[in-house]
Amino acid sequence: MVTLAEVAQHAGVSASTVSYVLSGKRSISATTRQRVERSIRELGYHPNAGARALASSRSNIIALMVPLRTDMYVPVMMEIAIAVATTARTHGYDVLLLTGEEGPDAVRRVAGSGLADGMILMDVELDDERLPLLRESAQPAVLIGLPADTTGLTCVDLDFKATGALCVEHLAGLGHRDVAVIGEAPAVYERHTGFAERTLDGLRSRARETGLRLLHRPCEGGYDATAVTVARILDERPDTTGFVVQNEAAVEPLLALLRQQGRAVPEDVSVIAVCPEQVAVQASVRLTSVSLPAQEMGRHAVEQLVAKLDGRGGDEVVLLPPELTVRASSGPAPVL
Amino acid sequence: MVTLAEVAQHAGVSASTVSYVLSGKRSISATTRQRVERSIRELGYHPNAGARALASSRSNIIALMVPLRTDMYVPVMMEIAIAVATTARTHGYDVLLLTGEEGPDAVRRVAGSGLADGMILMDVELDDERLPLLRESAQPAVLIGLPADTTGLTCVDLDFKATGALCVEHLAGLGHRDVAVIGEAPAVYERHTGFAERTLDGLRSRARETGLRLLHRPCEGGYDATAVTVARILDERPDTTGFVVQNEAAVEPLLALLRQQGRAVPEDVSVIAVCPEQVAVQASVRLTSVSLPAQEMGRHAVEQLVAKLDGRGGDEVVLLPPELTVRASSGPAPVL
DNA sequence: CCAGACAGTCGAAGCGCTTCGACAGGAGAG
DNA sequence: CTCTCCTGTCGAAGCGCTTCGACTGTCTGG
Repeated sequence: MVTLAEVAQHAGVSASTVSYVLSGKRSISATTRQRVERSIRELGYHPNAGARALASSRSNIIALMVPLRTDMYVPVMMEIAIAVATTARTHGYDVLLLTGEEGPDAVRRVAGSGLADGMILMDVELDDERLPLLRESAQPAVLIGLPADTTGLTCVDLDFKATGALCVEHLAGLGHRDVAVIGEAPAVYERHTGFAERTLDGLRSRARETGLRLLHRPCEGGYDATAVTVARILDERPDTTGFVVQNEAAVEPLLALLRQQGRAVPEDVSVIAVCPEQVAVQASVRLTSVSLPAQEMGRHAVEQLVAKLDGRGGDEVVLLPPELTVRASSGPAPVL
Repeated sequence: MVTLAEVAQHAGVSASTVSYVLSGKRSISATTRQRVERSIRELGYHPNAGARALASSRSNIIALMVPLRTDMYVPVMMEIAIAVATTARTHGYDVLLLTGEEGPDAVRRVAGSGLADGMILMDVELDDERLPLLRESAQPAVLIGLPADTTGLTCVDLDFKATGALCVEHLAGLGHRDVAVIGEAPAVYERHTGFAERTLDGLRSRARETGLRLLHRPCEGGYDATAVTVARILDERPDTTGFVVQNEAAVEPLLALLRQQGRAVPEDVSVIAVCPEQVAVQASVRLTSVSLPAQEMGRHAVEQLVAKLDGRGGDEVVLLPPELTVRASSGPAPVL
């Protein structure tokens, strides 16, 4: 292992000079800098992370807490995680992967040990048990998701309320009057994960404004459960001509069912999904959808956190505006 | 921040004693231990990770390199990653998430800086560019996947060759004579990711032994691509009564196409998938499948690595035996 | 009853880096 | 031409922990 001291000796300067070359915290003459940089290259020097962390009390590590339970669609989590890792690297940070298993203890452990400089929490619940700890430990953190009380917290999320409104607007604009919402699994609502409820909120309030009739049903997803849900919906509201789906596992089953019943999409029935773009594009009918901007969320979260760590920027709630992409699954309501 | 010294003072012992209580590397009397533990609790002491890493040259961190490009089915990666993180914690390690983006440089960086004690590489290609570096840096590592040359390396993977053989055996046993294989995207084969080729190898050699006719076609996945692939297959081999699918994105399209053509599963056509259990169970027909033991792979990888770090166990290639679960998509070949 | 072994504790020396204050020398101002 | 102010560099003091050797008693066996 090559050390700072060896580099210094090789370059004929003091250790502190090498350190300053590396950090740029003091001005160094061009010639000295070059000599040092050359020595670094020749010796293949890599600063020791532990020593650095100890001396500077900065680990250059960001902790990312991903939920263990994964009601949330897994590829989205992964996409966020990758975006976080990639963005973090561009700012000189590495990412520590924490699973939800440890729960709040992980927050304590990471904050206490100085393992990470800050953390990003995914899948935050409305009343998340990690939040009090976070507030009291003064650990710089960014949440992906929106808890009930955001005071003193920095959050990034899709504006799900606007998303709901956008879906209703689109369908209302096409003349639909009866719309059904196939939602996430009941457990998601019971856990108060927020995003599902916020979407519903947006759907409902805009439906009220536009006079659109809305029927919401949670759904486990998968073929059997979706079949039951759709049957109930059509039984209760036979005139339903529009579906909003917020559940990746119900998308394909729904399309299969409609096909099976001879209801053409989009001629007889329009379908809008709130899902990752990939799901919308790869479905058997290319779906009109509001996509989940996973990458953007990850990127934003890191940038907010880095800003905090640099002493810039404070607590802020960033809600990304939803974008609805019209594809082949939505069209004018059929004339009855 | 509470330090070791403060705990020592509070407990009325020396710093080294506290350290030994924590590490258990020397015997400590029960009374002293209790006094120290009490102080630790009362003061809310957490050892500083950086200082520990510096003094002991052990970071208690495992680096996990996940590929950026994700031909491999994403949920599987995530499942492995979570299993790695969870298992690592039970051994006292945290997990650093590295994306493939940095490529081989990441190996250099991590090995050089002492950031991690060892690493786990996912999605290893047959001739992976990270391997030479790994070998020369003497960085303890475990691969998930099987490169062409495994000398000096520890690997964990599903036995894909046996998997292929198992699929053929099952279909041959049911009397099928003409079987088509819908494979991964062409890019996967071109990249020589190994697992696809090894499966094919197993399929082919067992097919030869049992006199079964095998037709293999790569497939991009998605509805359109799968439709083309299936049409070609049936055109070329109209008597095909069995499908082996190794491509999550082709599973549902294939089932939809068969349904559409009036071919009943499993009465007219049998389908076996090589995919995560979840995909097999949630498909529109419950699929007979060989599942990808993601969790087990993650767990194994960590345990191998921890063993290495503890100086136990050496280089080893662990191939997990495949298990075929019969569900509703396979049955006796139709009598012509 | 004493030598040797051993359990239990302490002090001190680092681990490799950052950072603060000090200082030499040159430039600019008066 | 002197005084001040930078710029560029160095030395030394830690950061909080681990670990080695040393020391003190207490046992045990001969």
